[in-house]
Amino acid sequence: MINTTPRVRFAPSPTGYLHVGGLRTALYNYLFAKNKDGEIILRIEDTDRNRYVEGAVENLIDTLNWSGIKFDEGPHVGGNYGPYFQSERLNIYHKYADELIEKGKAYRCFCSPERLQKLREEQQRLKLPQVKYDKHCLNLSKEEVEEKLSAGESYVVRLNVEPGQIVKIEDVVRGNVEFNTDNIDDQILIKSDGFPTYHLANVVDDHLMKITHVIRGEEWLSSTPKHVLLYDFLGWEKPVFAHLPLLLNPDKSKLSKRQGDVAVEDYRKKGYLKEALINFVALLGWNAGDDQEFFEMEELIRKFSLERVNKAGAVFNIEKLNWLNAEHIRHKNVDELLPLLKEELQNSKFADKSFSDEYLKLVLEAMHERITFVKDIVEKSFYFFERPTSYDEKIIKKRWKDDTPQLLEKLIDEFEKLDNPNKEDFEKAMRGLAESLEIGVGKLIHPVRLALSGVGQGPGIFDLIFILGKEESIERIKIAIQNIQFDKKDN
RNA sequence: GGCGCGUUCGUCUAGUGGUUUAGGACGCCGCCCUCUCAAGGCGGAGAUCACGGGUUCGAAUCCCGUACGCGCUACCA
Repeated sequence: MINTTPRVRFAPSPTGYLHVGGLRTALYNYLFAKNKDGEIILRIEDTDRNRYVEGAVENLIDTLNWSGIKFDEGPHVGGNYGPYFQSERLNIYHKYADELIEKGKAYRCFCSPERLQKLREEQQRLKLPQVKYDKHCLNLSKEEVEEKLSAGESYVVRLNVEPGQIVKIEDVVRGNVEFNTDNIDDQILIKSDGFPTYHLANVVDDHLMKITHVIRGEEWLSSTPKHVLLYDFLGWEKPVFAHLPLLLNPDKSKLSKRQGDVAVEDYRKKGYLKEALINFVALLGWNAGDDQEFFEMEELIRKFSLERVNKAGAVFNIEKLNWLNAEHIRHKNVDELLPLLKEELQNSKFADKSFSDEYLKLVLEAMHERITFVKDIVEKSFYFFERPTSYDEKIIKKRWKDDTPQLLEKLIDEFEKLDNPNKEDFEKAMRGLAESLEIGVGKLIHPVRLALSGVGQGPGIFDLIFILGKEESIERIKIAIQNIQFDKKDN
C-alpha cells in the first residue's frame, strides 16, 4: 500500500527511565526501518504534566545512545518535522480538534469530574456491559456552548463515536481484528488543561511526521480503533499497524519492577554489554527462521522482518541473557575489551592502582573466554591486581602435600636460572623439573596455582606465571611456602 | 463485568494438513578433552503441542467451545 521508504517512530513518555520492553519496541522499529533503508524518529510524548519526571528525557536519550539505536530525527538530532516534544505542539493539536468539532466528529464536554464519577458508579451498579460517557454534552445547543465558553467554564474535547459500527484493523502481527463501536467510549481528545491525550496527539503527529508504520506494544491494540476513527474523520491515510507481544515476568505477568530489573540502565550498571542486551531482546518475540541465536546489530538489520514476530508474550529469562553476554565477550578481541576492563577497574577497589595496557591485554587474553561479565576479571581473578591474602582451604587440603614446600623451593631455583623467560620457558622449566624428579607435573602445577592466586581455578598455569612475571611469581611462591606451612602447623 | 489478544520442553523458540518417534537454544545432568576453571566436542533427562469436541484417509497445524493468562476498560501513556 505504501511504496515510499518507511518512516517509523519510537514515542516514549518521559516518566523516568527506559524500560527493557521499550528498548525492544525501539529496536524493532529501528531494525524494521533500517532493513528497508527507512527512517526512525524519536518523539517525546510529554502530554501528561502530572507524570513528568525531571531529567527523564536526558536519561532516555542517553540510554538509547548507549544501546546503539541511532535516530534520524528527534529532539537530540533535529529534523524537518519537529518540534519533537509534544508539549511544544499544543497549537497543532487544537487546530485538528477544532476541525473535528466543526465536522461533528468531536464535541466539547463541560461535565464535572463529579458528574462523571456518579455516572460511572450508576452504570456499574446497573451492571451495564460497558461503562461509557452518556454523550450528555453532545446535546448542548450552539448557544449553550457559547455561553459556557464565555463564562470560562472548563471543558474537554471528546471524540464523537457513533455506536453500532464495526471498525476493522489490519495488524501485521495479529491479522484482522474487529471492534464494535458500542464498546468504544467517547474518548477525551483534549484535556481541561489544554493538553491533548495520547490518542489525539499520537494520530496527529504520526500523520504530520509522515509515519508509515506504527510498531508498538500490545497494550495499544485496544485503543487502535479510536485511532482508526480519528484517521478516517480527518481524512488521512492510515499507517500500517504492528502490535508487539509483551515482555513478561517469570510468572507470566507483565514485566514489572517488583520481580527484577526493568530499566535498561540497571542492566547497563550490572555490566551487561549493549550487544548482548540488544541481541537478547531482539530474540524475545522474533527469530530469523533458522537456528542462529548470536547476532550483531548489522545482521539483525539485515534479517529482521515483522512477519516473523510472534504473537505470544515472552518471559524475560536472565539465564539466556547471561549466556549471550558471555558469547559476546568471547567474540570481542582484547582491544575492544580493554576500555571496558579499565572502566571496571576504575569502579573497583583497585581504582588507585595503575596497570599498563600491555598488562591488561595479557589478562584479557587469558580470561575473556572464561567470564560472563567483564567485571568477573576484577572479582574472580583479583590476583592479577593484588597478591592473594588468603588461600582456599579446600585446595590446600587437596593439593598442598608435605613435600610441596621442598618441591617449590626447587622450582624457584629453576625459575631463578631463567633469563627473560617467555611462557614456553616456564613450561619447559617446570616440566623438566618434574621429569628429573620423576613426579607428575601436577604436583607442581596445582600448588603453584594456589601460591600465585590463592584459589583453585583460573587460566592456564603458564599463562598465569608469564603474566605475573618471574620475579612476582617467585615472590608469591615464597610467601605461600611460609604462610601455608604456618597454617598447617597452626591447625 | 465488558471488549480484545494469546496458549509447543522450566525458559526463548522451529513448525502454516502427511518429510515429526515434535527440531534447535539457554539452563540442568553425564562423558570426553585437560594443570584447574571455563570454552569446545559427544550424549541424556525434559513437550500426551492448555483442555474438549469437530472437519479430514491424516491435525501442533483448519473450525467451534471451554479453561487459564495477559492487555484495555483514566481529563496515564
